Amino acid sequence: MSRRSGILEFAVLGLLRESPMHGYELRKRLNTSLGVFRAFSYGSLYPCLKTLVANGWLIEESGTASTEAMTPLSGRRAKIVYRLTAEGKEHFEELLSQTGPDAYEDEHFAARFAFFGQTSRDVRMRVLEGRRSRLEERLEKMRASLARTRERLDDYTLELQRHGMESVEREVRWLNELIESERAGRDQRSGPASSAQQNSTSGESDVLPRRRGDNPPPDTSDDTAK
Amino acid sequence: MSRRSGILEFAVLGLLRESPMHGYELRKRLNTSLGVFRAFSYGSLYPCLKTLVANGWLIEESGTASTEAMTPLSGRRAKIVYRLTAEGKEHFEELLSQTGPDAYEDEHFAARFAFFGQTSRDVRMRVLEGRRSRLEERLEKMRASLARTRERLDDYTLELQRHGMESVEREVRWLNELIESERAGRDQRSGPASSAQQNSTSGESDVLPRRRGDNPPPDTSDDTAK
DNA sequence: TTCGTCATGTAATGGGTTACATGATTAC
DNA sequence: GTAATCATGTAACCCATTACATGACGAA
Repeated sequence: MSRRSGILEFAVLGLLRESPMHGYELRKRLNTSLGVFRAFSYGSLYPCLKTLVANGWLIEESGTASTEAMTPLSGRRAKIVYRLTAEGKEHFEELLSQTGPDAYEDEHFAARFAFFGQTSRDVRMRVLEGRRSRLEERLEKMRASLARTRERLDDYTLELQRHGMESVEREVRWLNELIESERAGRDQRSGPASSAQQNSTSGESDVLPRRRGDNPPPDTSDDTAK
Repeated sequence: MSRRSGILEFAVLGLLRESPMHGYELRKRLNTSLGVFRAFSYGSLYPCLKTLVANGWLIEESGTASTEAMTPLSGRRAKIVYRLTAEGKEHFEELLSQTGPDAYEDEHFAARFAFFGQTSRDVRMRVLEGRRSRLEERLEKMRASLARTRERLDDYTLELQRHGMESVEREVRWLNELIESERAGRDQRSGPASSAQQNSTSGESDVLPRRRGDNPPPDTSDDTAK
């Protein structure tokens, strides 16, 4: 039981929607496509796959030819290919279009964003705007807290604080551009928001809640390319 | 056992170094001073305090007047004031000046940075430079991975990737300014690096690994001010 | 034949959160 | 007298990682 994470589950469904895969490959894709902000290990992936299967969202397909008797208790480790079921697809799309409060939090948002191509512009707009107002809330709290404590903090703490707020502000600007872009075009990229992109640095900022603990991608690099 | 986190332990020692505090107040300070990138709940704080006491780094002092008999098994919940011991101080300074590989990771770095005022410039320089090269490593990996996968990724995933890299680049620029600043002056702030600070946005970027899960500061706001 | 990497899994552990339980003190 | 907030703690859970165990397959 349990082994579900929300993010991981979501990303697995999203990746399998594109094409069936081994757990092994899945993990690599997870750590490149989404690896900007999040990494996963087998210790969480495999158990997660099991529960997804149990829920009927995935089915396991043997990767070995059917002629192989595959005596389950002797050696013969299976190569399992996971494929999204119709229910899984449905579930994923439901998750993707959900715009509850969670959808605007750091990692949830980033994961959703990575699969934006699979939703409608309406949903995209709602998520982007939700994220933006979430960040604005955050900013207000930070500002208030800073105002209250400013004189008691030393220079470095203050600098950290300032820098943190600035990062949030940049993300807000980034969101503004994306929103404008959505408003104007079909896909993002190309439309307006091209305004201040190249000249100095005013254009974009950070999404990425970055990875959890610390580690660099535990990845051994390489992704699918043989 | 276990209930030690590294970050939490470190921050607790650092805050108590300034002045003795209740656990309650400690948590608030934790979530304002360091709250930009990290929040903690009582469920982790109190057990952590216990182990710090067990290690001899803190001592508990009764906050109630000594006349109170304080029968330990009847009601009479203690108000415990934690004070850093000499060993605790020593330990904290040792941790602070440690420049092992961990020191350059997101949250470790941010926590260290928040207490930079308590170290020598030498240590600060080493940590800042270590952090920078850590990020440059990261960038290189991201670039390589992006080059390998670019054409297989859709626009949104790509944008996420791009945006992520940009955030890291910005932090590198920020570090550069801090390093220059250290090189030139006593404290940071004031020295050079004033170059591109106000005019557009070129100056700074993001440190903050931001908070773990998602939640806004679970804080009920307010920090010490009554 | 040995090394790397493909491939799947489990057990122990880590480091946190939430919800709960309890009660004192202050402000209205 | 009652609500908020101060104050301390524990138990149950969550979601991940690490280390381990196992083994196939290809290339040097």
